[in-house]
Amino acid sequence: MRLKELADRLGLSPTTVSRALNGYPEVSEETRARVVAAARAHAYRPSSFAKRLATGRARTIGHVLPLARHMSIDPHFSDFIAGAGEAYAAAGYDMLISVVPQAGEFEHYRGMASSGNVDGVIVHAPKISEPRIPLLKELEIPFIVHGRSDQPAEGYDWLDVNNRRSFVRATHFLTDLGHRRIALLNGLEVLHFAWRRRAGYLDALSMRGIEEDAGIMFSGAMTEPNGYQWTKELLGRAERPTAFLASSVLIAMGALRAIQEAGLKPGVDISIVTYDDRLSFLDNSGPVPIFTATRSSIRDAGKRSAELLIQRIENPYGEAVAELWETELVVGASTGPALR
Amino acid sequence: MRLKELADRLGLSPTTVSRALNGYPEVSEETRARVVAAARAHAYRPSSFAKRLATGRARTIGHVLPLARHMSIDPHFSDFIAGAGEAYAAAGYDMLISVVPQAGEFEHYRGMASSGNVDGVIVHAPKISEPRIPLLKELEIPFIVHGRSDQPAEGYDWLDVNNRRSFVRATHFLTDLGHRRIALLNGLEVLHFAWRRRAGYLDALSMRGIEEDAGIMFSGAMTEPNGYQWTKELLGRAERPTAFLASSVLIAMGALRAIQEAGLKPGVDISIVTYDDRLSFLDNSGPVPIFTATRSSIRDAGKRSAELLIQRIENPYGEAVAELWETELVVGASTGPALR
DNA sequence: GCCTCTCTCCAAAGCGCTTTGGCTGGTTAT
DNA sequence: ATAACCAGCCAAAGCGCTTTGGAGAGAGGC
Repeated sequence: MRLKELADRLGLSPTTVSRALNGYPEVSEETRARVVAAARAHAYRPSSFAKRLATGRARTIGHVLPLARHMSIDPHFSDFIAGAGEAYAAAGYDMLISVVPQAGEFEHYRGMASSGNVDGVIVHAPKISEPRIPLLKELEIPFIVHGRSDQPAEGYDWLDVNNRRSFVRATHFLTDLGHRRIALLNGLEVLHFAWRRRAGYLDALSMRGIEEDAGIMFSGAMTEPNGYQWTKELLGRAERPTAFLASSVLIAMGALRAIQEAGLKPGVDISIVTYDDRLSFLDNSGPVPIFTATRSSIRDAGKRSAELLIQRIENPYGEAVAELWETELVVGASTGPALR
Repeated sequence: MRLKELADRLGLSPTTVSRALNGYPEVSEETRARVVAAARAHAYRPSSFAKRLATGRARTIGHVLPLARHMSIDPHFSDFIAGAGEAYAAAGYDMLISVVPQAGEFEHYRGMASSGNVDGVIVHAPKISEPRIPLLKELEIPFIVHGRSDQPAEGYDWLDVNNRRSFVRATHFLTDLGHRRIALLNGLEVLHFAWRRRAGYLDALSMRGIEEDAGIMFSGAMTEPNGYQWTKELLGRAERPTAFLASSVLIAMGALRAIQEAGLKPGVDISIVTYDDRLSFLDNSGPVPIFTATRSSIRDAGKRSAELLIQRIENPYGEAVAELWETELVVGASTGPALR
C-alpha cells in the first residue's frame, strides 16, 4: 500500500493524506480521522526512503565500530546499545551500526557525511586526544561523545562518568582499610576514561603519601583473561599487593579466579575494588555484591546519550551540552582490612 | 556534490555519469575513467536514499532485538554482529539494529516489510517452535535463522551448530573419565539450541545407562551469576555432582567461582565442560585452556550467516540453504577423572 | 449584495537517483 | 552509394514521499 493508492481509495489527494498523517493543521479533524483509520486498516507504512529523500532527514543514528582483524569487540558495547536502542525506538529513530576496518574509519565518516544516511553519530571510546571530534565538526555531522576528550576538551556534546573521582574514592576506600600496596588493573590508557581512572588512582595515593609503583600498574583490553594474567603475575611476586583496583568487572572476575586458584580468600587475604558498568550478564548487585565497586549503568548512559544526540539533531545550533555522572560506591564481599 | 552537479562539470548527462559509476557497458572506457576520476576528486557519494528509492533495494539488513523492561541483552550478540558486520561491510550492506519492546516485535516486522527499509533480516535465538519463521515467509522478507527450529523444521535458510552432538560428545567425555553424576547448567530451554543440548546430554547419559535426574538440571539466562548460583546450590547437597556441563563460558565462569569458593580444585575434585562460543572477552584458548570445551566461533557464525543472507537476497527463489557446523572438543584444565 | 477571510483541499514541483527509449554519427555489409 | 548496424551518449519518466502555491466554498463584515 502506497500513499497514492491510499489517497485514491479515500477519494483524496496524496497531499491531504500526507498532511493528515503527519499532523498538519490544514486538514479537518473529520478527514484526519478517516485517513488515520484507513491507514491503520491497510497497514500503510510510508516508504522510509521516499520520506527521507523528500525531507532530507534520515531519522537514523550511526555507530561506527572500528575493528582490527582479530581484535575483540568491546562487550560493554552491547549494553550501551541496548540503552541507546531503547531511546531510538521511543523517538522513532533507527540505529545503524557499521563495522569498519580500523584504517578506513575516517573515510567512513566522510562517506556518511556525503551520502547522508545518518543524521548523527555517537562517538565511542574517545582517546585522550580524539581526532574524530574535529573531523565530525568539519563534516558538520551532529554527534555526541560517550566519554570525553582532553583534546579538544570542549565545544561539543558529551556524557561521561566522573572516572577520576570514582577512582579516587575507590582507592581511598582501600587505603582507609589499611592497604598500601594497591595494584591497578586498567583499560587501555590511550583511552580517555582509563587515563582518568589512572589519574584518580595516582592522586589518591599521593594524597595518602603512598609512592606510586609502575610495576603494579597494568593497562590493556578489559577482558577476563587479562585480569587473570596480571593478577597471577602479581601474586607470584615476593612483595605482592594486598589489594587490586580493576577497571571492569570482567577484569575483576579474572583477578578473582587467580586469587582463588592461589588458595587465597578474597576480601580477607586480598581485596578487590572494581569499576562496575552494570553489565547485564555480570550482575554485581544483590544484598552483598561479589565485588566492592564504583558503579554506574552503561545501559543508562547509552539511553541518555541517545536522547541528548536526538536533541542536538533537532536543534543543531544550541549550546554544547555536557553531563558528568557520579558513580556510587557500593560495598561488597571482596574487600576487607589489610593484613599485616 | 550531487550527481547532477558532477555531470554538469564533466559536460555529460546524469545518465552517463550514473552508468559510468555503476559499471554499465553503454559508456566508453575513456569516459568512464574521466567520470570515476572526477567522482573521486570531488568525493562524490550518491545519496543513499535516492539510490534506494530508485532501485527499490535497501542494501540494509535488519536485526531486531526484543527487549523486556529489565531483561538483559545477550552478550553473545556483540560477537555475532562483529562477524556479521564484517560481511556487510565487505558486500556494501548496512546493518540496522532495532531494539523493540518484546510485545511489539511482530508488529515491527510488519512495519519493516511495508516500509521496505531492510531487504533481509537475521532471526536470532529461535525457539523450538518459532513463529517468526512463518511470519517472515508471509511478509516475503528474505531471512536466515541463526540456529534453527523444529516447527517449522525446513523450507528456510539456517546456519546452526550441531548442538546435540556437541553435548553428546561433551557428556561422553565426562562419562569416559568415570563421572556419573553430571549436572547440566543450560540456557533457556524454550530456545532451540538449549533444548537440543539437553537432548544430547540425555541421549549420552542413556547410552551409558545413567539415569537422568531432573534435580541436577538447570535452565535459565546464560550469565555468570546464574552459573554461580546453580553450582553453589548443587555443591551444598549431600550427593553432589562430580561434574558440570555448562552451556556458555559465562555460566562456566560462575560455576568455577563457586567451586573455588568452596575450596575445591577444578579438574581434580570437580570437572567442568562447557560450550564455548569463543567470546572475544572470555578467551578460552591458549596452550591449556581454562575449560575443557566444545567450541565454535559465534563471530564466524555471524559472518557466515550474513553472507548466506546476502546470497539469498540476491537470489530470492533459490533452494533453501542450511549449514550445520560441528564443534571441536578441546581439552583444558577443568576436567579430570572422577574421584571415588 | 459584494468583498474579504478562513477553512479545506488539490495540482504540481522537487528530493537525487536509475532506467527506458531514443537519437546521433561513424562502420560495416551489400 | 545506400542500407543496416552499433557504440556512445542523452532526455525524460519514474521511484514515493513532502511542500509550495493556489483554488473553491462558506462565513462574516460592511
